[in-house]
Amino acid sequence: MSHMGYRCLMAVDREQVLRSAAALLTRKSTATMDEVARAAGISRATLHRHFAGRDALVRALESLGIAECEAALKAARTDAGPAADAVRRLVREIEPAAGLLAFLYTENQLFEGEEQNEGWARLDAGLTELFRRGQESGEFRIDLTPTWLTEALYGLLASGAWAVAEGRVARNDFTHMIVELLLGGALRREEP
Amino acid sequence: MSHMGYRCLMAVDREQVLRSAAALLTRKSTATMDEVARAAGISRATLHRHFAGRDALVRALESLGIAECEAALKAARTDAGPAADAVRRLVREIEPAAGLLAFLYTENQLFEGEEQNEGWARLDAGLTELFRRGQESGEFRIDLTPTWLTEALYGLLASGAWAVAEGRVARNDFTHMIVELLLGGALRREEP
DNA sequence: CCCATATGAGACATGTTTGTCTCATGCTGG
DNA sequence: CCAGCATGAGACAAACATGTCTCATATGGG
Repeated sequence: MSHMGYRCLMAVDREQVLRSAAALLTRKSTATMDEVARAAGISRATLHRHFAGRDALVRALESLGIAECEAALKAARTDAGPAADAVRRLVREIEPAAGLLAFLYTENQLFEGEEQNEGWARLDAGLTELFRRGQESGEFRIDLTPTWLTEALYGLLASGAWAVAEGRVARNDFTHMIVELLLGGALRREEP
Repeated sequence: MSHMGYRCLMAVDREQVLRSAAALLTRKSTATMDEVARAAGISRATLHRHFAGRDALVRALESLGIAECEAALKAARTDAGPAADAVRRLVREIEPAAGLLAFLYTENQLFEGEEQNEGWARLDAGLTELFRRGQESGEFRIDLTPTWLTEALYGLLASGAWAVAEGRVARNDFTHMIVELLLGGALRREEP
């Protein structure tokens, strides 16, 4: 049974390693492979047995982040009900992945010419569609393009994740701060 | 006149080198000293004669970014008139430095334990004060803390700079997109 | 014209990270 | 109990960025 033996013998889960790597790289994006390994409680050798190299690790994290975002997108049922409520659900669902997303968001600035993971395009499309739908239904203003709203949501998620990490914003306020700013803005509503 | 001779002989301005370094590092934050030098049209040796090392270069860029932001803060006269208008003026003034700010914003995630440039604290204080003033005057809502609004402004400036750099947002729309989202949010205003 | 000086090119040593390898160990299933 | 396999520890070379050095060159001022 050598073909499936590793399933039982592997002390550390690949998924678990990925999680701790995400947690570490979110805080320190330049962490060494050795640091990543130690953070996962394994040796550098074992880390290399799971991921061919740093590049492969980052790619795996990218896939993980995309998968979590797509899961959040699906769980939020962004095609149902008022777009504003959909945005609220989406941010709430995506919150656990915000740190990882922040890491990937800055890491992507790196991938200049290289091929991007197609998942980002799918995500962008999903988010853009949500904002476009909100515009068509008359909920969202039309002078802010869906593309910009998508980009701004990424930026706010990253800002929020960092602000929480540094203690400048309470973790419990994360969703509220982001959603309220994104949807309502800083200006006080007229209350006639 | 050896004490001032370099002023005339220096072919490249330290300021000019800093500018091109900012432009390059904004696009590729991991650029090599050699790449920075070539981008500035000088050799690595000369670059080292201007800045003792990479660290010194980043610190110089940090000082430049802070100086530009403080100049923008001052030019925008954020203590005068309606806070909303002050924010508009501020973003307009700060726009040219947005790319550099985006670079420094992510670079700062790196400076974990090390001492931060005190300029950031001054900037934060200035921005926070602006938002606080807006809350006191009744213009801004009070459920979004000035600290978070400040953080969100940084994030939106970075997002905007990247979106413009990648062609997802027109450069001319930069200020409008950021200000309108930050102040008004995505929701359409009631127009009774 | 001549000298000073900034510059460019490149060599060199260094430290760091990475990728690969070997070997001993410990645990698990049969 | 034993064989197999994943793991940890560490050695090792290679790649890379960096910092420092020397030397030749050209350019501008006196």
